[in-house]
Amino acid sequence: MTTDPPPRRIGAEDSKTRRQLLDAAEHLLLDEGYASVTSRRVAAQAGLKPQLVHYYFRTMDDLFLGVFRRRADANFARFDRSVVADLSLRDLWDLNADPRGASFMMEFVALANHRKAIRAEIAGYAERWRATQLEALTRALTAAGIDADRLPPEAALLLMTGLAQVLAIEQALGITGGHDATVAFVEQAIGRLGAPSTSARP
Amino acid sequence: MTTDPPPRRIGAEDSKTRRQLLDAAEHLLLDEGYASVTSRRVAAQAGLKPQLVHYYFRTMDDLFLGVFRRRADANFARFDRSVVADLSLRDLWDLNADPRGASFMMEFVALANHRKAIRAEIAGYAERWRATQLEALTRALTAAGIDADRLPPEAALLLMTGLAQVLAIEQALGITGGHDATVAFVEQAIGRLGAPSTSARP
DNA sequence: GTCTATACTTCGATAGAC
DNA sequence: GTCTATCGAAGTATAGAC
Repeated sequence: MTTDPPPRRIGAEDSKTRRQLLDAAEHLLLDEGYASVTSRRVAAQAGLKPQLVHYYFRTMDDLFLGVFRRRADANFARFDRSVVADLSLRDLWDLNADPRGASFMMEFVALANHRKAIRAEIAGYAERWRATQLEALTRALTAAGIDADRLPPEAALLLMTGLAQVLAIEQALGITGGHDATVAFVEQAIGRLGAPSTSARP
Repeated sequence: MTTDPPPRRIGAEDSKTRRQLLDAAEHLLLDEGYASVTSRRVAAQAGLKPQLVHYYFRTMDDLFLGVFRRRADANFARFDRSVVADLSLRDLWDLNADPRGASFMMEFVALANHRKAIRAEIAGYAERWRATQLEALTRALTAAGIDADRLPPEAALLLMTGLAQVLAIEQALGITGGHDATVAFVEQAIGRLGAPSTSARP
């Protein structure tokens, strides 16, 4: 039960080449979709030989996981720096509204559809991310005087996440009808909630 | 400039075998992602020989387009039957809340990321679908006494679409935290708007 | 309408030299 | 740490017999 991976040489975690491969893979993923992330194409993008991919990553799954974890860690780091510090509702929205982030996540969700190891990783991350955001959002809504009965934080978070995602997807497809009006609507709503000085009108 | 497709025999549009192949491809797509939709796997799923795929569909792109168009047509047909008839806000939500539909669309958007012909088809469909829904939703909101300044129909539609999508995605990942509360919130909001008898309180 | 046979391409992964 | 060389598997697509 402990003989699954026939041992093989593997590259160092902090190698510069390894980082280049991760960069190339991430670029390809966002630009042409996960199906284009092959060892040969990643190497070509990085200006390296295909075999180096397998030297630094035992399998392609490992490469995908490497790309995902790097970005997930960066995301949490960014969150820790901004939102937790001052509880800004707008920071929370900006964090979600980044179209690159939404595209990135979408690509991995599609990948997770048929790769067990990746699905587990993504599900775990998604739950931690959800919980982290929910905590911050709950505090922000409470501070703004929004009753949880009127707008449950869970609903607000899912609405925000979904909206950011659909905007990113449509933008990638070249569809932008109604986007400006919607973003303006959200910004306005945030502005209203962020400054609840005007007699707390819900 | 008119010699691109070297002519080859192609199967009839109304063939039963063709329909079986479409069914198999759609099933695979939803179940394991677009990367699993290969001529061999589709044929195996349908209990047929791989070469039949190429007899009915000149390329794999043609197969994908066949799957997409069949579903898109069915979607419009369903819309014509229900929503336009009685303008029900709930029907509109139900139409979007079907997780199968959202997963289907997501898979194709990911596909569109690196297949030009498919991207064009999807973008065209998405725009028609958006316009159709927007028209119905605008009427429904007006009828419910919701001012467009307070909640722009475009924003409402994008919020609804995004929410349905994120719910479907998370469900596929096995994440369901906050889903029930959010759906209840939406259903309640629809109920409130659907019956604006209570002195039109926005 | 369906089959066999086959050409060609790309991919993942590994062994072993330098 | 990077290279050459290579295997085997899987994919798309076509030709031609039945």
